[in-house]
Amino acid sequence: MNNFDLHKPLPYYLQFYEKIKQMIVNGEYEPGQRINETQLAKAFGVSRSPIREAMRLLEKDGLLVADQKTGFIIYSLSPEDVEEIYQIRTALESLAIELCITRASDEELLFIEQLLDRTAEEIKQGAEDSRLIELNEHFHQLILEYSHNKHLKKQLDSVNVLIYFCRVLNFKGKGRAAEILDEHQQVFTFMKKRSLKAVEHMQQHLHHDLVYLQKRLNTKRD
Amino acid sequence: MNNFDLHKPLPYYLQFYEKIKQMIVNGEYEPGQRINETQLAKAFGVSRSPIREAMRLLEKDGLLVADQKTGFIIYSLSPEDVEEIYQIRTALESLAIELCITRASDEELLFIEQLLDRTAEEIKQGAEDSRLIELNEHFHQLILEYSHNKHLKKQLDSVNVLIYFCRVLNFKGKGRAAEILDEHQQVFTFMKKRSLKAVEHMQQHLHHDLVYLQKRLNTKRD
DNA sequence: ATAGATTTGTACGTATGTATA
DNA sequence: TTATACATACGTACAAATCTA
Repeated sequence: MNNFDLHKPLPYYLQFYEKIKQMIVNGEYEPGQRINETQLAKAFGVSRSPIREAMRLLEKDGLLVADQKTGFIIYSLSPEDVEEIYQIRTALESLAIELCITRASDEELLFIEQLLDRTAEEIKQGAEDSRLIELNEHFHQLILEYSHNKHLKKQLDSVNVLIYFCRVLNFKGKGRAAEILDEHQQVFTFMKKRSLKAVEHMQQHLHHDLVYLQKRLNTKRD
Repeated sequence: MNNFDLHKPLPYYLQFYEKIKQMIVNGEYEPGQRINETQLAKAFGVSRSPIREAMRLLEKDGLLVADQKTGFIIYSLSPEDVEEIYQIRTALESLAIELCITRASDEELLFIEQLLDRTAEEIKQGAEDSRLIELNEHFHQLILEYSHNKHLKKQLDSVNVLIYFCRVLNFKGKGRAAEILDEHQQVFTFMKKRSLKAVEHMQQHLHHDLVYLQKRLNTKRD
């Protein structure tokens, strides 16, 4: 007996849930576009059953929105939505960092510091946009993880799905990757001292994100 | 042509989603108990398809939890979960009330005041537990609605589902219905003045809820 | 407005994997 | 452990609703 094949493959409905989610956040569908389960099932070479179940989950995420009659359309992010979502994100990330400050072990804080160092290094070496998105994302994820509140993680993840569209904008072209790293480092300075000032700095950081996003959303519209 | 029958009935999968959700939060299943789609389908006299889709939604809500192998069990609320969830709830309700203070119209505030008056009246007349739960819930819902952030409403609703179990405990037996009304009235005093002190009072109110719940959860365990 | 073509909602059948004796 | 029963994942079929010509 060998050690391979240790876990069974995920069921189709979960695989397609992830797959379609990626397609949506990566902009492979036009926002507002209608989505067709029959067509998707054919495209993936499976029956409609697992596709339907995946679509139910995507609707819960808010990535699919019920059409007037029946069926779904792709979520379309309005400027008001961005603002609303950032208000929520700020509230939850504030909680996360507050909990993290009191609960994270010294070792966990060290992991965060190492991540920031690595990010600085990779920026210097001209890493790709997608890689920077990943590293930036990871900073927030670590804080979340070290807040040791599983439910908070779940909630924030579900908010973050909707702003992933935005996350991409934040890095496209010149982006503000260097600025973001700088802000993350500032936040961490206070985390290291376990000072609540980290919360304020995180809030400012997220506010900068929001302002930047709104600017880009407006220019895109022209 | 008449005005009746204006909306078509919901599809089964949505009807059963609501139905099963109610059954779970009302304690008709034992937490941790395994749930069987074949059995449910038979009990409701439908095929497994709509039941399956309903169950996916319930899993997203967190009311059903994936079993090790396959299938679902009913979510079981641990004391740690209660604390985690209340932390999130407090963060989101704080945001809600902060937004409400700046955005709600005078008329909207009046609606809240009327709700509190009505609640006081019904308590005096010895209303039922279920009715008091409803009125209490409605206070929080109005604040949420008048915060004018649709996404926040969605998020908080999804948190609240998990603590609805608790909500019931809050009123069973003697409960603290009168105390809750009192705290709501205090919160509202500051809302009326559009003072941020309302936020603090809401936080205290939720903390009292939490402490009370934990006490009841512990005594129940004996 | 009607007829035909899509598309969704639901029933049902089958295969595979899991529990149970 | 093996064999049986059972539950779930997925496919297929059909009916009802919706769209389109």
